[in-house]
Amino acid sequence: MKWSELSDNWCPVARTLSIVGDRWTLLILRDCFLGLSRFEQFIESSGMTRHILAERLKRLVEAGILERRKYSDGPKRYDYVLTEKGQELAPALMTLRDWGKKHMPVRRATSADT
Amino acid sequence: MKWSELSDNWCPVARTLSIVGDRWTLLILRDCFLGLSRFEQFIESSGMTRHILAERLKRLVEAGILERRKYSDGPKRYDYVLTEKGQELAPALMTLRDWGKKHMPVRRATSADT
DNA sequence: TTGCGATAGTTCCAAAACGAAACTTAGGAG
DNA sequence: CTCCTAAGTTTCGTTTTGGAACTATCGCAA
Repeated sequence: MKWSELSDNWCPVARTLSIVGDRWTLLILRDCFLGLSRFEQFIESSGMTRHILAERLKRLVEAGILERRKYSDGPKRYDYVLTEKGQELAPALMTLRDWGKKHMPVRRATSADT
Repeated sequence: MKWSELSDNWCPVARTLSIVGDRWTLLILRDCFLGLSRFEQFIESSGMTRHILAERLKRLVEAGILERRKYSDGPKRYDYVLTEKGQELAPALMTLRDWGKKHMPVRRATSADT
């Protein structure tokens, strides 16, 4: 079965994951909750490639989780903000954060992390 | 940046996602919470390929989230059960489920869902 | 004692997704 | 003009995924 076919699954967990259950999307949303909204900010913060970021942002906007907003009229520039639907993912991010804090300690960074 | 480099990220959300943030892993865990434990059960329930399932189970065991348990001595058979660490992911699954229930309605269930 | 079914994988290959880096588009500043 | 910023897009080689067949092991029945 393909991942994309999951959006009609009987299980609400599966349906949720069909949007946010890939390798970067939740990290973008984390950044949104941290107050970031611009393309270059997401790139810098998450370390993902522009390629993938652009694709994920498109999907999140289509899904109604982010809104693409013009923030400059001179050189037309756009950024991304959470919709209400998107904001309601906050509890999910928080539970993942709490679990990580408790169960995924940072492994000592290779000695030379000055 | 490669996904695998995320396990040492400063952000606990990112560290969590380095284990459960791919396409299928949380679905396996959902099944565990539903009481499933065997390879063939996961296959049938989630629709993922044996290939991927085997790989994900291995990672979950390494991460201490599932335990591989022998349940038959005749033909040696193994199944997978949540560790304490794994059980503590329950809140995360529940928040994802709740969000899905509210925001991801089933798009018309193929007419013949008797 | 050979063949069959159940269960947990492994292997193979083509297709899709990803990662890195260069390129594009458009206005502003010097 | 030419460079700079910012949001993408394109290209191309590598990795991951999906699908399907194959393997291994034991229990059971003929």
